[in-house]
Amino acid sequence: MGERRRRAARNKPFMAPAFSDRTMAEPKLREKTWDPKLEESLLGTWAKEPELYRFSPASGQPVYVIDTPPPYPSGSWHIGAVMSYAMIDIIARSQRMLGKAVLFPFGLDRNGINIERTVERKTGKPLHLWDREAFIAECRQEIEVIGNGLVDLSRRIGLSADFEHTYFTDSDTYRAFSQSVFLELWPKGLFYRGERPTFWCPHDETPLAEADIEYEDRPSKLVRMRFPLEGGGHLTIATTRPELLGACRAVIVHPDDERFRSVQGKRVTVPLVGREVPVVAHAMAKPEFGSGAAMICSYGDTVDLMLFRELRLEPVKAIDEHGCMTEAAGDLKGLKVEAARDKAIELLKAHNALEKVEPLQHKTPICSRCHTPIEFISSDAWYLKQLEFREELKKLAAAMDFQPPRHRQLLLDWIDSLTIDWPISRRRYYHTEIPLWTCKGCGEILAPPPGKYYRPWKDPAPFDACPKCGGRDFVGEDRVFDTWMDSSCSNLFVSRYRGDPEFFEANFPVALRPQGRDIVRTWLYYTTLKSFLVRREKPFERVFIHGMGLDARGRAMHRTLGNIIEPWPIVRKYGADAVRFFVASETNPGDDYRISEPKIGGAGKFLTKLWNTARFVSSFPEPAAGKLSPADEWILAELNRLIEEARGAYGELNLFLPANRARDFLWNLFAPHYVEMVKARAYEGDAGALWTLHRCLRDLLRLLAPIAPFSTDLIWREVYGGSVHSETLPLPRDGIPASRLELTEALVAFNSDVWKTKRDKGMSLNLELPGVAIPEALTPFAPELRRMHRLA
RNA sequence: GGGCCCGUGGUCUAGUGGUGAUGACGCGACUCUUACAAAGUCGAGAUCGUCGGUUCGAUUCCGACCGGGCCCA
Repeated sequence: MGERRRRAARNKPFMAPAFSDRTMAEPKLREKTWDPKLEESLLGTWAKEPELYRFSPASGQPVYVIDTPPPYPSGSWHIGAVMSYAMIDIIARSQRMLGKAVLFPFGLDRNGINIERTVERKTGKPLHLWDREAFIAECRQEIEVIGNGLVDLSRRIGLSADFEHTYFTDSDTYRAFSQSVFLELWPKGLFYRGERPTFWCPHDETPLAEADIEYEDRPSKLVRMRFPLEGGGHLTIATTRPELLGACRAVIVHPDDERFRSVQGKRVTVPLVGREVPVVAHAMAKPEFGSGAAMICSYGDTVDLMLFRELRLEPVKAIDEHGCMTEAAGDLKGLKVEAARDKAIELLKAHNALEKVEPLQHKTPICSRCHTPIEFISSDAWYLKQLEFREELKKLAAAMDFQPPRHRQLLLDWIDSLTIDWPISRRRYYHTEIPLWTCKGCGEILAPPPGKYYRPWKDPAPFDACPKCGGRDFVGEDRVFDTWMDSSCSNLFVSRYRGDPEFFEANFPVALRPQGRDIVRTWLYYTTLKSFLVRREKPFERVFIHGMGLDARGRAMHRTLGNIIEPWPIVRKYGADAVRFFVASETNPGDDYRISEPKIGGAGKFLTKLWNTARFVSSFPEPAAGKLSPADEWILAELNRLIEEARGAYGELNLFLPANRARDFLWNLFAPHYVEMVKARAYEGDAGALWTLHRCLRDLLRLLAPIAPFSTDLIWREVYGGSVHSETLPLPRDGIPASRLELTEALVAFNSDVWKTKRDKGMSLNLELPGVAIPEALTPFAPELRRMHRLA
């Protein structure tokens, strides 16, 4: 470094201005403001220096593996997602600068319903009408384009990830890996197949897991119907699902509800259907809802499911896999659910069984992928056992270190709320295939050995004969995995499970999982489950949960709300560093943040400030050492404090603190107070002042390098040579008396006083001001203060 | 119904058991002072959600309530 420094000094020799007795060189930074366009040329420089971020641990260097969320390409990238990757990159860079060998992989999660739906929409042809092979080819073509756009943006915002080894979850390699993990677990009896009530998306025609369901308030109709009562009269029942009358097997009322005391145990006749069903007293009935009496239909909602089990009722399948009414629905047969609902109301009216229809806002369960209201239908699916492991999973959750700690609760709550095992099979195409075959002879399910990528719907069976019956004909499983089956292997994949045992054993549990709050119940949960099943271990040492990027009013960004902010224009206008500094400085770890364009602009102003401060410092040579004045010691003491706090914060994955403390240091102490105080000495070439100016700049650049990698590196290259990204974070300097910190407040107040006095007198700042006494406490700074303010 | 988070100048935000409460954006005035006018300086602007309690003293601790957000049922 010393050599580099001397060379830099030679390149830019001192230039003594003709009219001044002061020595001053021209600044090494030419531009007067930070220009985001400079970022683009720097990207070219970085591309030529791949070793900057390459993962190549020195011997004895601690390895830090990050399980980067592989983004899910779906059209244009959400700016909130862009910002969360910026946060992850800040973590990766700061850990690197803390001396770790950081494995920061990058992948794209390209499997799944999203891309299938894109193709369906573009072609107007639903998946189940396609030839499977052709559909897959179409998806692959489509995903390629979307995925590339996403990688471009990732690079543009300065991600220091390992783009040389970008992985795709739809590659043969990854799918083979995912299948291998499944096949390893297969002999343990963790999977089973069953026909049972399942959450079902009638649009995507596939079963869903609990994690795939969201709830949304939707307008609905509360229909009051008259059920003729045994022995005369009738009972009024309220429901939002009149189309399910055919599946009604009981009516419930609350045991304490006086209105229905007399009808408990009697029978009523279901209108339109004519079936007699019992009136049962049950605490699940809500007296205040509707009429207080509710019908229980097989597969209406979770309450229905529970009661069917409890009351041992015989289920009726009223809705099929396509979302159409079955035989059991009588005249409604063949209609889609919505149409059937309207028809049922008409029929009830015609049969004089309709009392009233009123509008209602109803929390409707919907498919998280396509937002279609889900149904409960009986369907055949593969399941992975999870309920029986809940206690152990909670122990693993407790063993992981969460940042922020309170977000651990999200995972614990989710584990507690599970009610069914994980349905892992989907009736879709662009997914990882379930690698199983069935023997035609005896029905035995056969699993091939792990290792290869299997496509049972098209590949020949990898068996000669059935080990059970000797049969030679097999049927390949045509279903695929829930995409979370793939995603939940990511930590195993990046830590090279099955590929590099030595590396894996050394680096599992994986050091860090960074992810959003919104996918705790899916990605984090499923990964925890998988790692438990595979290794009986926690998946991560540490989990970083970031909040969501909201719009300026605090609402989530949705296309329907029209509050989407496109990332590219923002990055082009303000630059990646401004976006990154904004996201780091905006909120504490784990909190949601509002994305505001003026504030991103404000972050850009800070970068300009940094740039100009550096520009000033860069006009002076950097001496090897110098005698420090009390003012130098003061700013170095402040710098020490900053370094200590920032290092500690980075270590805890807190980006907010370094960003804000560094800004505060630069903007409110270093530039207005220290720089102004030592300008005169600097122009005279005072070694102590020059050394301190450069020390502060170097350390500030290093502290900010993870957050603003472009501007800091550009400055570093111009002023010091080499890249700031091959530096480590600074350490506090020994021998600086911390007692100097006690002077900060008085110094700031005094300077402000003088500026105000000059202002009040209408004086230019460079005029002499007589008669000002320097406070006792600030005596050590007296010479510098006198020259700074020209106190006579 | 349960859980979690939040409520500080126009907007966003920091922070603390103790006389004058951070900063950013915005606003006003002045200043081109040789790093920076995409700047600098100064300034206006806050009953620190409401009501109780603990305390010599609370914006900071506790409780209730009101309001906002998220998750789950």
